[in-house]
Amino acid sequence: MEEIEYTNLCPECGSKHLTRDYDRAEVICEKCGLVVDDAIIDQTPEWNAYSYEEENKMSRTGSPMNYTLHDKGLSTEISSGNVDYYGKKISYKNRIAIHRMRKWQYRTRARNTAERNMLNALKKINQMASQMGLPKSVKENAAMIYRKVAEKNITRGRNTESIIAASIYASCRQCKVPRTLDEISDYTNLDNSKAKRKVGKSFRFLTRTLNLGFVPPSPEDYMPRYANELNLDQDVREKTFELLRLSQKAGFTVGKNPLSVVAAAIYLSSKLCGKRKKQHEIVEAIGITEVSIRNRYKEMVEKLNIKL
DNA sequence: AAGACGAAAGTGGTTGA
DNA sequence: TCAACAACTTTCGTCTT
Repeated sequence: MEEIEYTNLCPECGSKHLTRDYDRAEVICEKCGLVVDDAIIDQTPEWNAYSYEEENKMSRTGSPMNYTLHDKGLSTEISSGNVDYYGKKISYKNRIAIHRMRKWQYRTRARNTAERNMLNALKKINQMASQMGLPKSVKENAAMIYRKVAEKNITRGRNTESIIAASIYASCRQCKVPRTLDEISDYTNLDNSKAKRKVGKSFRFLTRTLNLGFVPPSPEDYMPRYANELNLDQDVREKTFELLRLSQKAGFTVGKNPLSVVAAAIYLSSKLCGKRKKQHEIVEAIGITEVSIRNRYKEMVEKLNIKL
């Protein structure tokens, strides 16, 4: 976690000890714990270069390159006949040389298209991750994941957008930066009703082919983020954490939405600490329904034998 | 009157034949 | 590929504080 002094003051307590938490993409007040800003925009230049050549391509001189055209209409074909421009026969020796040239022309061009696609994709990753306010490490990790997928040549026939989103989601999971599949799907251009399913499918596909071996996200991973969002006091946070640990140990949380479990734990612990949060407050922050909180809550009270 | 509760019906995803 | 299934959501009337 990188800590840089933030220039503004905390609107809650006026303290100027604000820190940027790039891991969670939040600005937090050290004194009162208020989350001043929960979507830090990365302010580094808008392009990232992932290799020396790319850095050169991206230098700020001239107009930007247009990567949408295959070869910008500038290529020359080496034709495959064995007569020259005037119709004269080409000697055997020259024919071999020309054949070799043709081969290399084909090879270099194929490499260039692949690289161009890669560049486009990396640009998009950068863009999406910045919009979501994700830290640089997550961005770079996502780019690396995407690169691995592309190298295996398995993006063909699949929607690039969903693979990009899946790479970002996988990166978030690896870096323990809690973002839900829903949130990430919202930032794609995919049709809203199907976005989550498509991204999820790509994600599963991606983990399978790269052998990323993910364990399902645990409620604890999500806890700190929502604790910040809901402005929970330290004692409530600790209680929540304890409840989550006990619940996991008791084993009744498997197969349940980790978000519901977090929500219930927060609701219960705030109640136990006498600093009650309303169900609808928690619902707003976490994005599930009151009914789900109640169900998990009821179960938690029952299974953990909690006296109210 | 706000907040919590719970029943009932509907939705989307998983599983196993 | 299809039905059964569990978890979750939506909706809405009722109870509690």
